[in-house]
Amino acid sequence: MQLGALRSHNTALVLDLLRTAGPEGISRLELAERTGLTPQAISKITARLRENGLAAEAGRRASTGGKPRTVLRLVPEAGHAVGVHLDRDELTAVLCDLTGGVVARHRTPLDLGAGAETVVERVVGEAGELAAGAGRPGAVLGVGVALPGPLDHRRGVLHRVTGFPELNGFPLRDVLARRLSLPVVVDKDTNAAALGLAVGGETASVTSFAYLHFGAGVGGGLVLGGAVHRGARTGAGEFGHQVVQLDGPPCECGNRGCVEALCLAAVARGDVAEAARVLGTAVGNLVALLDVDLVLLGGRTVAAAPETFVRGVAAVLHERARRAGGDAVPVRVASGGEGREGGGDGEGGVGGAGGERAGRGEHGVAEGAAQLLLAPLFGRADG
Amino acid sequence: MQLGALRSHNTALVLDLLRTAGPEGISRLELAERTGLTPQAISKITARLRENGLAAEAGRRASTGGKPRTVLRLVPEAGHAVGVHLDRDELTAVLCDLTGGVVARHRTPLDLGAGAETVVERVVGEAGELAAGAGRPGAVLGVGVALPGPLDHRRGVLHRVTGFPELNGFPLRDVLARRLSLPVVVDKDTNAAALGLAVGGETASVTSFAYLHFGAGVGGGLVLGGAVHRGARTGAGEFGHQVVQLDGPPCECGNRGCVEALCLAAVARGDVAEAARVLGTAVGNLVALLDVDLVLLGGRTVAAAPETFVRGVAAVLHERARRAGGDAVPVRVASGGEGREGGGDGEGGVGGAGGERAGRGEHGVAEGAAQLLLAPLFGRADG
DNA sequence: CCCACTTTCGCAACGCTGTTGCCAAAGTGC
DNA sequence: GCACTTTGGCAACAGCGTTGCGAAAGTGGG
Repeated sequence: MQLGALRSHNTALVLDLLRTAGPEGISRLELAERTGLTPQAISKITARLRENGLAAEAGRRASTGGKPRTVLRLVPEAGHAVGVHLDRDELTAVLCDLTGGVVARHRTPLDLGAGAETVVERVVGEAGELAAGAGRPGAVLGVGVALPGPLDHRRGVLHRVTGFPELNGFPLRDVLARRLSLPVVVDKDTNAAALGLAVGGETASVTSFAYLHFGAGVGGGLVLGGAVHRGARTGAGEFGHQVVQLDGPPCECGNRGCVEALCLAAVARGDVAEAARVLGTAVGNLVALLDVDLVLLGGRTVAAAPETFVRGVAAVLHERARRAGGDAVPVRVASGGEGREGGGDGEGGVGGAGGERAGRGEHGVAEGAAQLLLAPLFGRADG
Repeated sequence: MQLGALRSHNTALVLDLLRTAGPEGISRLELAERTGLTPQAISKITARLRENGLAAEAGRRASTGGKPRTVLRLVPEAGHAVGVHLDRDELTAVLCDLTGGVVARHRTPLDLGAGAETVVERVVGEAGELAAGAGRPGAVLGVGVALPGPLDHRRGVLHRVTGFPELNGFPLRDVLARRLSLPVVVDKDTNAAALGLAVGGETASVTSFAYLHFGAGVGGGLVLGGAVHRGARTGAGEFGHQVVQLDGPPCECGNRGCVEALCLAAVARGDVAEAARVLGTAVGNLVALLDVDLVLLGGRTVAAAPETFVRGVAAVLHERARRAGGDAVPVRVASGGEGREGGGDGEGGVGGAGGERAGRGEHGVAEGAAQLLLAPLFGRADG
């Protein structure tokens, strides 16, 4: 590691604390305490940030007997990122500011099966339009794209978008980057959702958690040590096809007794409590294996009966924890990141409103996709 | 991060490369390439290491037309660590040098249920004796202790040593540290085994893997991103009680359908192939969830029929990978770290020989325990 | 054998990092 | 109004890796 890397590391540390502090801001001395750096170093770093327009002074605190502390805050408009969520039948694009707040949102129907060229054309159109609305062109850091199915996050190549084999092997990242002349990052939708939750306020005091999605299928995203765990081949988080019943009923994937198959079957016959119990068993396995701090549930099937799922999963975890003599890991519904919505509703709200998203149980996948570009600024690059 | 942290980071990087290179050594320029630092920086760092006696010149390579490269190597005797493995009925203690090579080994029967004070007394005796044999007293970095059952790695407090509730809550680390006047680290036995494998040659090109142990019970240790993943409460790696059969036969832990219960039952009725298949199913879940690079199997039940287990587990993984259209993760038997045994067999070989260990399927837990002290030197601290 | 050439590696000067010492600024409280 | 406390910037500093340059130690052609 070189000297310059140290500088950007510490700058990222400070930026992350500024982001976490939100609009109320944070004082220099508190930054010093939290980072372990001296107040002088913080002064230098924040002076650079203020020169670049990334930070600004925001009033002062009450005095405690001496000169009152000056409060610093992140300037949200100093940078933007576009996030695109490609779902099977829909495209959602958002423009986020530095804090992750949504400045503009657009949603349109899309047939993912219409072929790579059509999809690219649509993404280029939507992302380009949003990026153009971000003021200065240089202020857009890049475009994050989240879509279902296994893919290679590092190379940005699609592998097996579930149900759309014609997209296999398509180098989405490079094609989009060339067309948009912007940095592009692609990732699985569940990873993007998990990343969005990781930088959201909901997981503030938590360093590792699992986000489990139950919508049309069952999937998951893992955050370990503050960063999304993608594994060697970006294949981590395949939660839906965890086998919890040896030689159980066959699943579409070819295995038998997968969580997804069992849960879908239970829901189909109206037994939501049983679906929650099965899900809870798989979640219990995950918690035992990884010892995460928190479990977040999402997806529209969960959203249809949130209490049932939270209670059912928590019951399994509590029972296991009770026998093991420890405390159970908390289970919550992922709130979808609302409440941090930035201003500018009238500016670009072409498509649906935020409320509708929660109704579908899509917990800010597009916002999480934008975080693929924003998170590295705050030292949240993956391991 | 301060400036001094940068220095120790880069020093650790260099030390790790020196360790990996083994007795053949590595040249300064190669160190520069592998670390990304300039040759000058490497010269400075290695000069410090040579002053401290940690590194030494070890001949030179053939010339390629100019001055031949000087080869540097780690000086194994520059530091030692004691590793202690507390098993249910046996205590194994080793003295390891900087490279992890075993300098002395001692094994004696021990009743873990004899109470905390007795156990402490025995560990103090064995570890103290080995530490005294390491030449200069200051050359011993500390003592690592590995034992079964959940515990708090950070505080060094035992939680629920399986089968020995009288040890619950005992602050083993602090008590031992005071008695030995040495730094002490405690960890789960499976974590120690995984750490030992992580620094061994077997996983050289691999950044994340799972070690799964099938002995008297089933357990596991995870290495993600080169460091042992312990989770928030050091509870990660609980592999034995992954449920793979909903409402299956009851397990001692109180759950139903645990891997351990199913595998033990299969072995008891002589159906080792079925045990391997069940284990493979759970391993398949783990691989899907974490996308590790490698699966290593160990433990004396595996050692009794290694081919059957490797083939059985690999078959499940291959079948899943085939349907998913990817390559299967390789499965191997953990070799137990033999072959890196340092010299000095006659010096301290009071107890059993190394070969016996492999026969029991205990893959260097004591050596891994010693690595709890050694690994941080090489930048392998956990996240 | 000698000399040109290549490659390695250390010394010295440098730019940049965070740190330390000191002082001005800006409050509180008697 | 003055002593005191606390904040935060300026200047000098030690230490990091980098750059420039030259000595050391080989190879290979004449």
